[in-house]
Amino acid sequence: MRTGKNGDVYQLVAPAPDGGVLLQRLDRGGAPAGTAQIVPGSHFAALAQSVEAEERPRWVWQRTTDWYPRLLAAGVEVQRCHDLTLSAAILAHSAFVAGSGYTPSIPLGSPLDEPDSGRSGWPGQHQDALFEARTPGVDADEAVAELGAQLGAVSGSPRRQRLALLLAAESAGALAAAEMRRSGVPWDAEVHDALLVERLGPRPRGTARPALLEAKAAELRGLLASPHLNPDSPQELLRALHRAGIETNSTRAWELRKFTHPAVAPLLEYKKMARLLAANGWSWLETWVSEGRFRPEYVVGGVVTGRWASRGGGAMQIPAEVRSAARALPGHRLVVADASQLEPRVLAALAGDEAMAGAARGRDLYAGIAAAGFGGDRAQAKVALLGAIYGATTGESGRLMPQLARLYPQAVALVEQAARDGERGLAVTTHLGRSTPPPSPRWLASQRTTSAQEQHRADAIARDRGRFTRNFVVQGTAAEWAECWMADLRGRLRRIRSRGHRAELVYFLHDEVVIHAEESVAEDCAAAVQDAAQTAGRLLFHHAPVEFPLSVAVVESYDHAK
DNA sequence: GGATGGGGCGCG
DNA sequence: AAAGCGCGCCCCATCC
Repeated sequence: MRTGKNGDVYQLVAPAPDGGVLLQRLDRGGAPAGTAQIVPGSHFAALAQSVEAEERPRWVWQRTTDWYPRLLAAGVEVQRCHDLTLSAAILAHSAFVAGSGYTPSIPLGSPLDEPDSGRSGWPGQHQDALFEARTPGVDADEAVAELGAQLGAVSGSPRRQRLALLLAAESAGALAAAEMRRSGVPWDAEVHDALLVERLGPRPRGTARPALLEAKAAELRGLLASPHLNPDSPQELLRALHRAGIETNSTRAWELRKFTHPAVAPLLEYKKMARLLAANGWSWLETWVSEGRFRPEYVVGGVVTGRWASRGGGAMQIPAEVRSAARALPGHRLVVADASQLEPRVLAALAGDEAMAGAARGRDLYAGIAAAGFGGDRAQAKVALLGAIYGATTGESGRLMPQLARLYPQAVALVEQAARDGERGLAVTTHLGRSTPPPSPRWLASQRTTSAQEQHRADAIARDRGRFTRNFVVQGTAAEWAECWMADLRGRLRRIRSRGHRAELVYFLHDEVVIHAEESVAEDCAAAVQDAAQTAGRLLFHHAPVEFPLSVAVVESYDHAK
């Protein structure tokens, strides 16, 4: 991706008075080189375009979400950036810079209060206004100082390479997130509407239940002999269930499935239909799909572990039921790729567990582990391993732990150590250097207990934190792998586009990406996504003998993948 | 009337 | 099939 010796030049972007934009070239140490330029907002995009084409700098800005959506709207795509806020959030807690004296000098903010939230944040009509009337951020001097502090903290770290990779990946992720929001997932509203009609009945006026849902409610009222029951009210529903002799403690689907009463099946169907209507029904379609695209907003760094969150439209919970509406345009394909059993593989690599890496050498890691020590029982192997990663102590998973520990002592020791550290209030850290935030006030308060009863409670709180830190190292490192994967893929897709073809990332979900591409380059994209996975594995773990296989499908609609 | 918390369920 | 991680978002019930 590097494009020559200018690759390490930084280009600062900061707000200037009167709605202008300040541009300042910085050397590779982050120090100003030459004089700053102040340009009117209306000239910024054109200037940025030429700087990007000539120098390919690393753009430095307080927040990618402040600037990049507007650049994209003006037709400017950039290759690389350094997002000061995302980087500060990582460095603020990272154990890899502990003792460096680094403290963020810019507001970290909550990832949830972005200036660009809401769909109105997408301009396009008034080019001149693109870079004006924005929320003022830190000024150029403050940004330069913060960049210097960050670069200093990284270069002084015993883990400087890993940290630098993490900051680069996170910043590249921010670029990809803005680009994906611009592109959106191609969404066929007619297909979606048709499946809603089939499942729920025609769209009703107002807030009435659709006919098939109402019919299901009526059936339920009959079977439970509760003529006025509103099945949407858990309290009413629970009382009605009890009256009918169904002694359940909750209205959860998996609890209800234990009972054989004739009302159970219709109730589960009702819940499924009601959920579809509420979460992905016609109002979802109206709110989140426009011009044939579903445009969610990704929140990079929105999850403590480093995973992305999303805002609006439940982008990361698109149910299987409606995925048939995600369709490639005519002459195009969706290239859907997901990393197979990413978290267990990451654990094997993290722990340097050769035995587990060996079991992971095939396509199906769980089958490999089952063959190695669970009598070929794949389901058992999976439960045991997921239990180790999530911290299960009871049930089948808990019982299988000793067996797993005998097979893979190094991998199990790693997650056990993370759990013990967390219980004691210590921080744990991912492979590239994202550390847990300090213990919660709740945990701290639990340390000051006296009575036996309070101690019991305190132990429970400690165990809660242990499960969190246990999972953090694995989930967080998996998120790093995925972000590196996507960042590298992004560069490869750009090269495919430069040959004159359409190929863009349109969706990202923890360990899965979707590319929308012209049919003629779909196979090139499939190859690119594989190559990017190899690169990600090497970037994080060098030549550790762990494979990260993908399943890749070239399809017309999302539901046809895997 | 709006804010908040819990139950529930979708995704990984 | 089920009890253990991370989320977003729906509805309802309750509080202010």
